[in-house]
Amino acid sequence: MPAEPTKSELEILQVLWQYGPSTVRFVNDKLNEEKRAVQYTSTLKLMQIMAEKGILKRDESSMKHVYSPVEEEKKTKDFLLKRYVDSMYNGSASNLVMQLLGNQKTSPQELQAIKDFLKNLDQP
Amino acid sequence: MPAEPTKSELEILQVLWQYGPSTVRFVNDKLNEEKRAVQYTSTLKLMQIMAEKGILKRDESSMKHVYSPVEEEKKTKDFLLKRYVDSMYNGSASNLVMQLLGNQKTSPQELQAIKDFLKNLDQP
DNA sequence: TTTTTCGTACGAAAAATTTCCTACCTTTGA
DNA sequence: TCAAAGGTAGGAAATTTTTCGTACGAAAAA
Repeated sequence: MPAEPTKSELEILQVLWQYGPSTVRFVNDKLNEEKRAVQYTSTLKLMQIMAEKGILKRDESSMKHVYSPVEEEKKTKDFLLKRYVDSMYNGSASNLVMQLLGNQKTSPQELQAIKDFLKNLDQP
Repeated sequence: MPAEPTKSELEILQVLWQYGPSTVRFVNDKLNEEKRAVQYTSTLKLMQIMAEKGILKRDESSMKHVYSPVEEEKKTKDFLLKRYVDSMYNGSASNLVMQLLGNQKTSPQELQAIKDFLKNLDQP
């Protein structure tokens, strides 16, 4: 099992999840556009480290290495979410949901989507 | 607004949330019981730092200082959960819920609790 | 061909976080 | 009374995470 990602590593994973396998240059550009200013070699180094750790794999056949996550998005997110629920809500999914929806801030569309989803859970 | 807690700081907050205002000794014992081995002075130092940062306040009237969170549990958890949803699920609560319940691992009781909660949202 | 641009590798520095050593004070109990 | 136990403070060390400078090779452009 690969090591758990740090904060910065998670940002990189998110770019790869959203756009698919990418070069360092591409990821770095997206980070700078969407998140924050960061030097090219910083991103490079981080992605190299992630590859060493087994979080990313890379295709070196071309000069521009192409990186992609080793684990699929769903699996990693499952893992992280489980840890989050365990540590913050004693492992209770319903506690998290109540906190999440307890604020007025959830839109009716979101709520409806959740209800529909629950119905489908019963009659698949 | 207080700074956002680090991982270790979160562990300490969780003890304080669960047991209420506590001394360093008490928190340290709980950490060792429930989480991991950690030296007394490490916990002390961390809680001192958290007090400096404004995450904790402390009552120094007795020799054994008593620490408690500055913000209430709900507010902090709301804040952290929002950040989690924003960064991991593009701000979509329903996406998170689907991921959360998409696994078979949620018990029927949990599911029922969530459904009941949703009903009450409509007719309060 | 020569220069400029763009890529990786590597190491070190910087920053953030965590841990613990030492000093010293107060309280407790022998 | 005085040693032992338990408390805080503070600084420094250790670790983890993040950032970047430099070197150097390949590709592209002039």
